[in-house]
Amino acid sequence: MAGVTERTDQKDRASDPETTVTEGFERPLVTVDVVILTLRAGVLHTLLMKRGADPFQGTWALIGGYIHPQEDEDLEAAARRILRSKAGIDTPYVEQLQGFGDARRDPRGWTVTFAHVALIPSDTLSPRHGANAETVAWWPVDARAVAPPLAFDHARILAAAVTRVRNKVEYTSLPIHLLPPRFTLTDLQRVYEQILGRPIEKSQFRRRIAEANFLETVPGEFRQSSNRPAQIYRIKTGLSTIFFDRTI
Amino acid sequence: MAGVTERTDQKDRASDPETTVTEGFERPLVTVDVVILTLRAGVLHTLLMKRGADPFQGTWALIGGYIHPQEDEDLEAAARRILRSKAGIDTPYVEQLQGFGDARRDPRGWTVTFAHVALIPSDTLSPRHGANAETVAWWPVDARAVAPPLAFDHARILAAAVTRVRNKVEYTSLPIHLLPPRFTLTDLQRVYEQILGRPIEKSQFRRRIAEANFLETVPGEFRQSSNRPAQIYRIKTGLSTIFFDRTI
DNA sequence: CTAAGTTAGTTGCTAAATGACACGAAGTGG
DNA sequence: CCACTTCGTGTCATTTAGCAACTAACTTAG
Repeated sequence: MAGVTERTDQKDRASDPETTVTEGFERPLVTVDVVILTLRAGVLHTLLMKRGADPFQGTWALIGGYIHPQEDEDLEAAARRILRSKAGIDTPYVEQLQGFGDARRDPRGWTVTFAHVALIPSDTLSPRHGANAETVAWWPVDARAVAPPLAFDHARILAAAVTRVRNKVEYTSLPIHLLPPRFTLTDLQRVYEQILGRPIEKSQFRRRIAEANFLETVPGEFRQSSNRPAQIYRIKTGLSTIFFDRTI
Repeated sequence: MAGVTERTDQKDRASDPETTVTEGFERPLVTVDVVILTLRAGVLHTLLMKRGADPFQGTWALIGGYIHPQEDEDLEAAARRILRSKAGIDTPYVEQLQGFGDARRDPRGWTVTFAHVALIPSDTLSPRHGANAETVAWWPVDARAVAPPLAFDHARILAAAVTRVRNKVEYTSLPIHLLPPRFTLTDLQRVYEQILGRPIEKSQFRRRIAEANFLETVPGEFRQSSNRPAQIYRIKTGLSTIFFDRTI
């Protein structure tokens, strides 16, 4: 069934990775795309950009760009730079999703992209009604689908990003990246519920969060409203996303 | 803090993804690497190849190659072709791990690679002692480390692959890909234990597997030995990797 | 032919974890 | 000061994990 080939022949040698410059094969076009997700009024939204040039001119697409070998340290740095220059978003949570590459996603030929997911705090981005209101906009991501048809295979990438986030929310503290630095436990629970699309028992939720031990109270600070004030929490310094032992 | 930029300026436009051909930026070199994992005598092993040319001539490296735009449908197809041509391994379990790319991993400059993980059944590959015994070999992956120093950032990729597999084994049926098509429940339990590095309670393990409902008995077939024969199982047709509700 | 040894597979029990729910606490507004 | 709302915790039935014992089915030694 499986076995090791006898020898790498001449053709194989020529196409050895990182051995010689490719011979007879064009280098695929490499891009970096970022799926930006946030919660707006309790619904997951993504930031899309209307393409200004062919292919897919006038079609909505993910925020993306090329690697700048002179500027970019690595792939994540490239994603962060693109995020900053194209969407004006600075240093949020960015993680690589996966690569997508084939012959058909771009009419110009074989291309590859490194898809990333960026999470930004709820409602910190106000929708723009200025010069670029018509080229950059938030779109709701309801039941694993967005309203507009997307360029390239971006619908597939977006779906993969949302699936990744939904799965990861089940067993990590990922939602903290969708909240401002200080929040209440009820705020956090709402985010979990909104992304997972199902209610979570309050006492169980609080038990899990307490066990995970990644939050601390801000002593003496409470969210005031027309009822019992809620304790304000923040993430313990030095901690990032926490993995729970079990599902939330 | 976060906001949408006013407009994409001239420079941004020039570097718009998939809009125009890159101007002033070289295309990074694109490769596909595969971390091949199997169990040999109860220990996780990976298949490495000694590099025949610079850079890193004579150093052990992952199996990898270039994308062939004419032949390869997509990234996974490229990984499968490389697997076949370089290691003689056909259609096993292949999944993309993630992309790695920066300016320092290859002395020739900015390169990117799409790292994949391939799992192949235990002990179906006999170690070769033929012509290429010295250029292709199995290496044990013990405590998140392999014996030889690896070329490029392959040590990091290998570590990421092993971490991914270890994590995924906790809550999926991934180990079935490390077994032949027919196996006993004890075989399967052994694989889980060997990869996770801890014992699992027999009765609990069998309960979980039964609940997950992805195996079926092969009626009348038993593994014969010098004691009570064990029922042979196979994966139900049409099912691939199953996700459990809880950890194993 | 039988007893000992080994692995397969199931069952039972106890302690801990989980899920559903209720109740007291702490504020506001009429 | 009473009704109302949300915060936060406590209670308890049910489920699950961890452990161990037990039966089943076979081989081999004597």
